[in-house]
Amino acid sequence: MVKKLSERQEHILTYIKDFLDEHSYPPTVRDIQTGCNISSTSVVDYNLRILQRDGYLKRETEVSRGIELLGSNKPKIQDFVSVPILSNIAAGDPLPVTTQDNWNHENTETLDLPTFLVDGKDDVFGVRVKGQSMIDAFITDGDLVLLEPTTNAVNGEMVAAWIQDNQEVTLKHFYLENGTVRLQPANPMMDPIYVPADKVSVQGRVVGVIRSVN
Amino acid sequence: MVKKLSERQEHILTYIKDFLDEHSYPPTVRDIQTGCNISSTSVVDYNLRILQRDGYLKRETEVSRGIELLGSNKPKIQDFVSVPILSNIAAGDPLPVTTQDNWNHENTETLDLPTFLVDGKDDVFGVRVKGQSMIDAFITDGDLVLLEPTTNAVNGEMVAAWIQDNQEVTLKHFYLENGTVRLQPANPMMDPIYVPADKVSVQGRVVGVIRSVN
DNA sequence: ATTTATACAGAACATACGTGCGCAAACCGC
DNA sequence: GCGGTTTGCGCACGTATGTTCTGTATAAAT
Repeated sequence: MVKKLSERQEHILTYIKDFLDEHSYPPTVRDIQTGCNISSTSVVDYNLRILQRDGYLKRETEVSRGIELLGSNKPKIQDFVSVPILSNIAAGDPLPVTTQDNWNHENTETLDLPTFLVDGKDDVFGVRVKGQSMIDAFITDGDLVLLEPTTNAVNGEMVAAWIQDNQEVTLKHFYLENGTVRLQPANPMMDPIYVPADKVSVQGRVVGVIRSVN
Repeated sequence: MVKKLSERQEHILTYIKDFLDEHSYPPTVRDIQTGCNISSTSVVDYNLRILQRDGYLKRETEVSRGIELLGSNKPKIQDFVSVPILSNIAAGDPLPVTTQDNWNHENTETLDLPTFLVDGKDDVFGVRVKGQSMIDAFITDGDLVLLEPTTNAVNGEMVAAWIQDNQEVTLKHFYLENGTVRLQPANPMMDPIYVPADKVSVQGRVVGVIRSVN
């Protein structure tokens, strides 16, 4: 039972949406009336009832501006997390240490992400993968890698590790085996890297990857 | 000049915030009155004026519910896009065709994603990668793959392709070469699959990948 | 031809809701 | 104490705003 909306109903719907973008409260019946060139409030009410019946919005009776958009029209007022994005990381540099305290809210580029990507982690930040050195089997050029700052990785976790001798950051699975760190590519075809523990520093734990094609 | 808010003003502010979380419209003066155990509407008005003067909110005079929170209290209204998530895809089934029209707003699981992942694409939907058949070099078990429905892929694009003879959906780069489709794994170690064009149907173009570790 | 459903118009009604006024209690420096 | 400001109270007024009733027009259904 997919009802097609009349032109007027579409108009009303987009009007409400636009109104909510400009103000922070819903429009009144009369706002909609003048905004959509409707000659009577009862017509607005009539169409609002239809929109409500078909699940496009919800109305609170007897309440002024008691309109709530539903479904795809619903404005998402929701918990998401702004994470700083470190860009322009030179290929051979360690990641600059970034925490809540020292990242500049004004100058740093940020991205708002759904909470589920960050849940339970602290100070998550993003790094845009550039060039080949950071690429692993399931991470490729252009990916946005989400990292949780840490210096102590648990064996098996994928981490961003700064390898002093190579002067580079790499993304690998981390294993500390009596004094030596084994950095294991996820790609089984690639050989692991062995580094003395004091020549490698863990900079973050990979908590997510986001790739946008095009 | 940081004015310290009175206990009552704090209470009002948090009440408005909570109210906005539950409803999709701001509270009235009287809502605040009862919600904060205040005995008179004028007291609410008095404190609202102070909160407005100190920049915590904005009021539209003569407008019911004309309250807008500002600053850190401001609810971030972000344009997120709800995409339906197809779960429980049996390993050997084609993806069910899902469009704006036929996906059930009530029953389908959705995920709210930042717009940049979906910009310019239509009817994007997500598929949770399960098992091995869909895995490619840069996509692994558990990833959420974002697809734009299409049946006509451009050479080189990564697509979800239904291979009739194998009865499975696979994610590969698509190349149509005089009557034969070459499905090329991103992993150069893996061999391409050649399929007659009439035995393969493109179901969607990969527009993004999201991986959440843990 | 009659009925039924949809869509709109105009106006009146009822209440939801912001605002203003007078006054009291509490607080504050002197 | 005393004046002043801040904060709170109760109430009433008036507008803002949802609701409803009556009526019309059109098209499809019977």
